[in-house]
Amino acid sequence: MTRPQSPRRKRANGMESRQRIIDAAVEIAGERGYEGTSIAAVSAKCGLPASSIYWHFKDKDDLIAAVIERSFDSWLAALELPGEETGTSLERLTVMAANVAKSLVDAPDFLRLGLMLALERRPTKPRGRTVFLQVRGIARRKIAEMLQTLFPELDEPEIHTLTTYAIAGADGLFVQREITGDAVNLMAMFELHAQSVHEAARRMAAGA
Amino acid sequence: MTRPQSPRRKRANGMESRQRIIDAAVEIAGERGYEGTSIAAVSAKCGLPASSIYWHFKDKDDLIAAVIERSFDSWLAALELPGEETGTSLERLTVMAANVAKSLVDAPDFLRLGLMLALERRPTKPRGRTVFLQVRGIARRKIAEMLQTLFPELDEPEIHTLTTYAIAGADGLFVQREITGDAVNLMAMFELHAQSVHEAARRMAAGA
Amino acid sequence: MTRPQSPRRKRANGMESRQRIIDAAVEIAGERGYEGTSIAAVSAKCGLPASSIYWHFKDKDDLIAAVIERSFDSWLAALELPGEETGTSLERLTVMAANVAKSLVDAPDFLRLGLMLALERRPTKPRGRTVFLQVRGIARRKIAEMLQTLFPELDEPEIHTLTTYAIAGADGLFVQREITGDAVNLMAMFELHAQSVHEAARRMAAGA
Amino acid sequence: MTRPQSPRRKRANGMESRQRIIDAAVEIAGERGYEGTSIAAVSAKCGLPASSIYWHFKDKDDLIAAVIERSFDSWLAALELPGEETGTSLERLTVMAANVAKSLVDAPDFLRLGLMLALERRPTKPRGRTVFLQVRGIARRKIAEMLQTLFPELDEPEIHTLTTYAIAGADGLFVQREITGDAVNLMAMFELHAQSVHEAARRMAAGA
DNA sequence: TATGAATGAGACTTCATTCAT
DNA sequence: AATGAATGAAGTCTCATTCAT
Repeated sequence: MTRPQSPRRKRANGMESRQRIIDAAVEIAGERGYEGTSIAAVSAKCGLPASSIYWHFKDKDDLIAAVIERSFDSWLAALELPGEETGTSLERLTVMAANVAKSLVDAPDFLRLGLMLALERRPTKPRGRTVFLQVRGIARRKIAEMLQTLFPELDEPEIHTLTTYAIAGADGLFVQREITGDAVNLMAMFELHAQSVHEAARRMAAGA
Repeated sequence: MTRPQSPRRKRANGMESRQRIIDAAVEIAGERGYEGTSIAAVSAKCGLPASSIYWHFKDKDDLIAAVIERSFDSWLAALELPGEETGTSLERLTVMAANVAKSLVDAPDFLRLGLMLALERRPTKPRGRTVFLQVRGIARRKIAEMLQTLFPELDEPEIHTLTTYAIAGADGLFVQREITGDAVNLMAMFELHAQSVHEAARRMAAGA
Repeated sequence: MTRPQSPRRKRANGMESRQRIIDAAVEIAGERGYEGTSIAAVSAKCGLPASSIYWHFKDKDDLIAAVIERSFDSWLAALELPGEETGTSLERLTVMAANVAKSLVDAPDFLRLGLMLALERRPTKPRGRTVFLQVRGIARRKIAEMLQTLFPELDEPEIHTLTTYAIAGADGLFVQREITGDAVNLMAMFELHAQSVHEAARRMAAGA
Repeated sequence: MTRPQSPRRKRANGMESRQRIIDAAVEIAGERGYEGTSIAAVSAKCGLPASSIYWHFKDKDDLIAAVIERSFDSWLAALELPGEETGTSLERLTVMAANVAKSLVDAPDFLRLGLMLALERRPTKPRGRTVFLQVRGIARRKIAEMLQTLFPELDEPEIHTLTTYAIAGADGLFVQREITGDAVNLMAMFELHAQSVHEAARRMAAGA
């Protein structure tokens, strides 16, 4: 009672606890989605009592938002962007696609959980959903820039369409892999998609 | 509302009640996913007490599985397949893509709820997930057949890859539209995708 | 609809249905006691819908009472009483004890369910409990008569005590066997008990 | 009632709450058995909301097991064992029987609830049943030791039989009293039983 | 003679959250 | 910085029973 500090480690290290909670929540939310992620389950997995989770996070929404942010960071870390820009536009597109494919295999939580949140239609959208859409927006702009660099002759609406199509392909291939397991050769499929995007850009540049 | 007579104890009418329950559940599950679909909410929406739902369905899992089946049927009904096969392979692909796009706009519940279920990684998979994967498998086989007809020179692995890519694009474009709302011009995007698939088939036929 | 009678047997045989219901209920009530015996479980075991059970029995209480009666009958049938009364009083007591022991092994439902009902202290006693106590009372009187015949020199209070003790031993040995399984050699224990009762009778006759 | 202050949100006091819950559960379970003991009823009796009961106990099974343990303790406390061992073996047996009889009158919950649980045959046995059988096993070993001390000439199987018989008589007499109310003179009956056990021991020691 | 369908009450349990310490 | 305890609302599901056919 009067012991100033508990001898069994756990020396009240705020940040470490916060990390442990998010770690646990990432795992569970990646498995079960928003509703399926209960505070009790997170508490059980990280070892801290539920009330401690509320010391670190305002509410469940807040926690899930943090989970999205964290898993986005993990994904960004896994996504090693090409330093130098060399080769033909097709080659550069292909390299980029390969990077994205690899990152999605290595850190799938961000996209899986994000898509789950995004597909829901409930009236009061969780904040995590907003965060997902925001960071997704950032990624989208990066891709658009890149495509603009590769295909300077395209105008803005064309770049918009091309970007949308590029992302849709990536999402769809990711979903495919999540559904069917490891069976899908993601690398080959992303390479195929890079070619499609490249052809589409050429058609746009030629025609219209 | 307009029901002329409503005796306190409604006349027993099994099949109609079953339909009303599924109707309500489709609506809610399409919005909120598996966990978000509470029996109480379904009960409130269909007017039958919760215990009556359990007369018609073994448990929540059973209900959700019925929901998947039902929304798959709706989707199939919305998907009007071309009767006559005329035109070039690209034209026929494009017509087909347009049909799929339209069906996804008209009856999006099947794919939205199915994807939500499919993305979850929980250890005990709900039966609805299995049903979704089954009917999806059927659809996949149909598409593979059709591609084989259009491109008879491709061998089986190539058809497999092409089918996977075609479906992934459809999934991805659907997701895009669900996320960003009506902003996406689904028709145009699906036409673009049809061209990509066509080009991919030609590349396959030509090269290694 | 207009078929006058369902072709698949089940020709609406009232008594047979009643028996099937009681059969099922005996099994379940013997396992789970009063509260644990649900109409749904009985329905599932006997194959008739729950509403049919209510055609044959007023309510659950009524059914359980019938169960008690039926299992009492089974027990009586298993209890083959000695036709001729020969031998010493100890021999005759021993034979009788052996009979009771055998009947309890062969038809334990009556006593097991009855004791469960009897041990409960709930304010509103189920009718089955009353039935149990009634038939038990009958059995008690039979035993008292028999002991009076064997030990004519004992007065009524002594016979009362002896009867109580004899029955208590039987109950206790039965409980023992139900708890520990087949391990208890019921025959030997009942023989031991017969000797105890015999000794007690002699002590009573001799002393006080 | 006499509690001087009762702040709306009661001061957290874990152990006291736990005791209050068990107190309430002992009372109800002693009356109604396992199935008849509803969490809602316990909640109403102890004043804590149902969800608080689940803070202290994993589930209903866990609570009932605690109830068994607690009522066993009460029974042990009521059972004042004789300090000095004096007198003949019959006298000592008789004293012991009187003690047991008194304890069963003063704290009947343990045996009543335990027997109810033990008589059930359901496939998945509640944990409380196991606990009951365990503590009963302990009591059995104590009695066996004591009988061995009183009758050193008996071998182990004989002691086993004698112990079983002694306990069966106690169980049976308890049941008798529970069923017929206070009418049974438990003291006299237990004395009679002590004599029976004593005679049985002598017979065993004397002959085969 | 029987039953498909319905129903309100209540079962056990988990939920997100709060608060005093 | 953290947590044991508490809590009302809501979760899924089963209960005994009824009634029109």
